[in-house]
This record gives sequence, structure tokens and C-alpha cells, in this order.
Amino acid sequence: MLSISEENYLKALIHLTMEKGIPDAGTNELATFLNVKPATVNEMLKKLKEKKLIDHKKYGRITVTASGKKLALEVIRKHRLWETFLFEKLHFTWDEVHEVAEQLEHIKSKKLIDQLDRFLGFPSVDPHGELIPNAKGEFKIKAKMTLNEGSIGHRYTVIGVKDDSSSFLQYVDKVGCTMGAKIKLISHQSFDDALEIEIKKLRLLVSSKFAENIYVEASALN
Amino acid sequence: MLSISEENYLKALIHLTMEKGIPDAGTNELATFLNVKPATVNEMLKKLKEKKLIDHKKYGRITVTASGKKLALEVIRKHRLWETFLFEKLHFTWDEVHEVAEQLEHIKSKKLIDQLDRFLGFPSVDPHGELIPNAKGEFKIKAKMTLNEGSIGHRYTVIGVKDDSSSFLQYVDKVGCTMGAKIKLISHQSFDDALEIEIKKLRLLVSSKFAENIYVEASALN
DNA sequence: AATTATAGTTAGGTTACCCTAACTTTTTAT
DNA sequence: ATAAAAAGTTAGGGTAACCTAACTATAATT
Repeated sequence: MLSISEENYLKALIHLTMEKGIPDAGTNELATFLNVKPATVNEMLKKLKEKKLIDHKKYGRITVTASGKKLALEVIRKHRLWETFLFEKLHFTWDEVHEVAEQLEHIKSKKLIDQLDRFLGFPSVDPHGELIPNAKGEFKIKAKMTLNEGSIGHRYTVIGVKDDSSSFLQYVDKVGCTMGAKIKLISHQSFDDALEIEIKKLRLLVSSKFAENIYVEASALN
Repeated sequence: MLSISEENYLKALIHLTMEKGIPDAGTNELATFLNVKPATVNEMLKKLKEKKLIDHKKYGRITVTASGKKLALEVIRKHRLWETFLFEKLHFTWDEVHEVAEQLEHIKSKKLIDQLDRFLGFPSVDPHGELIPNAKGEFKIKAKMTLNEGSIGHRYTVIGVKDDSSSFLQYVDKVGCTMGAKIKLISHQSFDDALEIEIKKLRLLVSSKFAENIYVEASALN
């Protein structure tokens, strides 16, 4: 049985590797991500290595083993199912779900998560558009396109966000750029890479940093 | 913010005092209840005393302060709401809900518990018939009658169970003595205090220990 | 009232997870 | 190629929550 900390380390490693298409992660990088010191990470690496959840040799980079991935994906699955529950059943806003799901994801009960999944109708994506690993731990990584990769004049549908911080999500809400929103790319300012978009009949300028964090797919009606 | 352990100590104290109509509890008693050693309890008592959640003087007995009670009742409220959720929405059996609720009760989010309460339709009792403290922490202790206090020839309705261990609840299920079941008291064996009861048209003998753990109320149709 | 039993306390130890400070290795840039 | 920067490691500490063993105070029993 893994501790909450161990689960968080594994989850963080998946975010830094698998989900970015990068094979391995570094100690400092992991420390920064988890808001702990590199020395602390080092201790935990020893423990995870003993449990054969990661591979790591001195001064080398960290990879997650198959069994490590399985456990991490279970936690990610739980996180995303709880987010969906909070959003759909308890009417949380999409910027509120993450923090509470961080706690709920560590509850240990197979029946709980299986039944929750059924109760929610076996959802495949969470409120931020992230794919939910299924009960077998299968996990597709959709090759996702961000808004700044779109072409001028074309239409797109928002299918997710990269950053899930509360502040960004509230910003996204204000702009009206939520899940399923239709966006038309009007123009591109080469000066600062700002994008002019049309959304709900309104024209507005968004920064390239903003656009990089919005996942879109080409919209049917081009 | 209380730690999970602190919450568990406070909750245990309420179970040993308030819920039994006893004003205070002892160190060893608390240790036994929590499955830890008296020395460990002693350490925690110091911490809870500093936080003004309990009163305790050396070699004296333990009482819970008003603010301690408030916090403990919040945890008990969360526990019973989660039990209700698991039972009603996720189709857990009543002997399965306790263990998972022990974990869920420690999730920190006011909105979560308020919305859960609303989602469940503001229930007043959990699947074992225990009263759920409301959002203000008001908590009535119903003077409850147990089956062995009933009178021969009268009819009763099961409104709860005292013991909520999985083994007892499964036994209760098998006997058919679940929430709302109608029971007629047929006879009493003075030899071993066994009770003959009629339930769902079946006659059976139950031990006095069994009967002591079943809460009933007088049934309308006497 | 004295003795024994029970209840409660104290001291010192363990583990998990965090830290700082000093160090070593690897990478990057001149 | 070497020096500086970045990345990674080790040693030694802290706190929370547990433990055992030895102790003291209170309660119960003869």
C-alpha cells in the first residue's frame, strides 16, 4: 500500500514524463514540481526504487517502471473521476475541482472508484478535457493542438486546457473560452504574437501565453 | 487546521462521552478505543489541551470543550453524510460504508460537504439510523430503545443499530432485521435471556446481546 | 490500613517526510 | 580545456505520531 506522498511522487513523475512525451525526469525538476527540496526527493527516490516503482541510478535521470505507471495511472484516474463528480453532481466550477480532487484521489477503495465511475456513466474526459484512464489503466495521450498552432481564418472548438490553476481557469471563464466554445482565428500580431479571435460574436485579443494553454480541435464548420 | 489523528481523537472522545451520556473519558479507555498505547494518547492529550479542544489535568479525566465538540461533530457529520452517499448513490451495503467513510470524513472542503448534503437531500439519518449533525453542528441524541427493552406481544420497527461492525451488520442482514423491519416480540427465555421474535412471518430466537444492539421504536400497529 | 491492581505518566526510541548546508558530479559556456 | 553554473547527493536536524519500559498516582480488595 502506497502512502499519500509516494502516490504524489509517482503522479508527478507521470506528469513530467509520459504526459509530455518525455522519457525521464530530473531530481530538481521533480522537487520544483512538488514544492519540496531536492534532498527530500532524493530520499523518496530511494524508497520508490526499492519498491521497483522507478528506475534511477546515481546522477542519472528518473524513469517510471511499468508497475509504477500502473499505480500512478490509478491515482490519476481517481483524480479525474472525482473532478467529474464534483463538477457534474456537486456543481463545483471547473477552477474549484482540482484542489479537492487532490485530497479525494488518495482514498483507498476499489469498490468506491468502480461505483463512482458507473455512477458518472463511465466518463472519458474530466471537466478540463483531460482523458480519464480506464479501469485497466489504459491511457491514450491524444496528440493535442493548442490555439496558437491554429491557422488564421479557421474555426476551432475548445477541448481542454493545459494549465489547470484556479487563476488561469477563472481567466478562461471570463474570456468565455470554456469547454466546447467555438473560436475563429482572425489575425496574428507578429509584434507580440497576440492573437485576435472571435468568440461568441465578440472580437478580442489574447496573448500567446494564453493561446498556448488552450487545447482546440478543428471545428466542423470551416 | 486539525490533522487526521487529531480529528480521530476528538471523534473518539465524543463517542465515549456525549453519545453515551457520560461526561468524561479516561486515557486507557481512549487508547483501547483507538488501538494505540496509553503513552501515545498522553502525548496527543497535551496537544489537544494546548489547542483548547479538551480539558485535562494530570491523573484526571478528559472532557471535550465546546470548540472541541464543534470540530468533532463536523467530522461525525461528514462521516455520516459520506455513509449515506455510499449507500444511496453508490450502492454500497450498510456493512461496507463505515470503512470508506473513515477515510472520506477527513477531506477538507466546506463546499464539498455542503453540496454533498444538498445532493443527498439534507438527510437526517445515516444508513445505520444514526442522526446526522446539521451544518450548525446541532446534534440531538435521541433517547433510543433497544429491542431487549421491548414488551412481549408488542410490535416494533428497527430504527438503527448500536454496533456498526461489518460482522454484526452482515449478521443483522441475514436475520432480516434491517432498517425499517417490523418485529413482533413473541417470548422471552429467562434461562439465557434469548428473545423469540417474529420477523417477516418467520419465528426465530435471537440472543440478548443481539437484541441489545438493535434500536427500535414502538410500531404503529400494535 | 495495607496491599495489590488499574490507570496514568515520563523518558527514550522509531519511522516517514520534510528541512538546511555542504559537498560532488555533470553540463554549459567561454 | 577549463571555469562557472546547474544538477544531484550526503550528512545531520526537526516534527508528528507511533512504540516499549519503567515509573507514579489513584482505586479496589482484603
